[in-house]
Formats: sequence, C-alpha cells, structure tokens
Amino acid sequence: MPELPEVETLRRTLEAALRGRTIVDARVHRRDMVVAPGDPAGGWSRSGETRAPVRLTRAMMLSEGRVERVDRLGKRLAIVADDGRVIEIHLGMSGQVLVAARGRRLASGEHVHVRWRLDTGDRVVFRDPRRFGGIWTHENEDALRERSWSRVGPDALTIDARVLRLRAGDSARVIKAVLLDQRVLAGVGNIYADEALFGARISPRAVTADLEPATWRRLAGSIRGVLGRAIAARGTTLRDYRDARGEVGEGGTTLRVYGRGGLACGRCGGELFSETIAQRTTTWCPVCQPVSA
DNA sequence: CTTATGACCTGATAGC
DNA sequence: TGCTATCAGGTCATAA
Repeated sequence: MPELPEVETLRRTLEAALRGRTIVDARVHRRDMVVAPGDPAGGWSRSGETRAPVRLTRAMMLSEGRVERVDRLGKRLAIVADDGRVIEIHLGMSGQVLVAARGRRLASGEHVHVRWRLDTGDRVVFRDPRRFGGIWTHENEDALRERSWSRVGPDALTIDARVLRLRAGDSARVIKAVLLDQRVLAGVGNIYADEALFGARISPRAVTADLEPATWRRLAGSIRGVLGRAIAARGTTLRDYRDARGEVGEGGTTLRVYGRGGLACGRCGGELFSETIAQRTTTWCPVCQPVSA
C-alpha cells in the first residue's frame, strides 16, 4: 500500500519506538516471508525454486541487537543494529509494522509473519495479509547496499530535475510508467505518480523522451512537493495503511486526482479522466495536463 | 538491450 | 443472505 510518505511516516514512528532498545527475541511464523543471505533466488521470487532456504538464525533476525536507527530508501526500510546487522523491510501492498506496548494487545493478530520482543517488554510485529511484502536480513550495511539499495534509483523526496532526467533518459515509455519504475526513482507509486503529474501539468501519456527541460523541472518540483505534503499529513490511508502506533494518515483529503475519476478537476472544473496506463488505474485532467507541454 | 504482460496473494465492495 | 466478479497503494520473471 505504502508509497514513500507512508514508509517515511512508519520510519519515524518505528525509530521512536525502537532506537536504543535491545531486541531480546524474534519468532518467524512464515519462513517464506523472510529472505536470508544465501537463500535461493533471494527476493520476491518465492515460486519455482526447489532448493531449500538456509537455516534462519536468531542472529539474522537481530536477536541481542541494540537498534541504532531506522533508515529508508524509497519504499524500503532498514532497521540497523549498533553492531551493523540490518533487517530490511518492504511492505508490498498490505504490509504493516506495529509496535504494541508491554501488556497491550495488537489491533489485529491475523497474518502476523514475524514477531520481535524488546528489552522493555514491548512487542513488534510484521503483518501482511496479501504477502506481497517481505523481510531481508543482511549481515552488515555493505550487504544491504550491494544486494538491495544499489539496485534502485535515488530517493524521490529529494530528487532534482537534472538527475531525474538523466536516469529517465530518452525512454520511449510514457512518463507514468517511468515514474513507477523504482530503478529510475525510488518511492513513487500509483497515487503519487498521478498527483505529481497533475501538479506538474503533464499528461501521464506523454512520451518520456519528448519532455522539455522546463517540464523536467516542473516534474521534479512537483514530486518533491507532493511527497513532502503527504508526509506532513502523516501519509495517506486508503484502507490498510497504519504507522507503527497503528494510526492512520490524513493525506487522503489532499488528493487532487487519485480516486477522483469522473469528478470535477479542482483547477479547471472539467471532468477528470480515468484509464489504465502502464497496467495501473490512472486519473488525470486532459485539459490541465496536455500531452505536449 | 528495452518494453509489455501475467503472476503472485487476500479482502473489500458492487451487483445480481 | 449469499454468490460471483472486479478491484486494490507493488514487484518480479518471462516473453517479445
């Protein structure tokens, strides 16, 4: 579910709960939601592989580790221990990381795949009904970079026009597809791609190679603005998204096109269009967002 | 190499 | 009430 603003909100609330705490125990209820170093395939590809996964140790799950900080790149989180061990988390579409204070019940115990216990008695769980998310264990931060973070583009929250244009290159794809490509830019998903294109007055159908320098500047600025405002609203909760405390985000009230197909454009009053582009439902204003601009 | 497509999952909702 | 069809915020392997 989560795009960059939701993951950043989770990062902040999770770091507040974990920093300086020692993990005393970890339990993995679904082994196939965790990828350890040396596992076959080593990613989302959990099907079609016959080799058995390696044995998960307590150390891999950060047992006895003291949490130094929680990092983020795009939609990926990393819980970093002070001895360098890392647990990387991707929420997929429906993932959540929830912290339950000692003695308090979790809002929902269903679909919990991993649980940790802290020295304070607080508990942390990773739950993900749809199981599109996952957890990757890394022996150190170099391994995190090498195996994962070097494979995605720069973080969308601070993207500048020159870098964006360089990485998107002269692609023949439509701009909507390029914004969703995490190797180009890390953190933008379907909601904020549409919102950023509306803000920059660019059609989602515009061919990437055709964009002018001034258009790239508007786009980069719009991406940063849309994501920054969404973080200020503590993320957008359409249905499932919660931060580490179980709180929803209020960003849904600020959406100008996402989910508003058939309604009036807030800028020109015309009707917002909705159609599948790049395999995702896409909403835009054909008047305010011309193909060539 | 680049680009497009189907597949992976569960749950909520709309329509009959 | 209960059934079926459709859709959902992401990413990957595979095919063209």
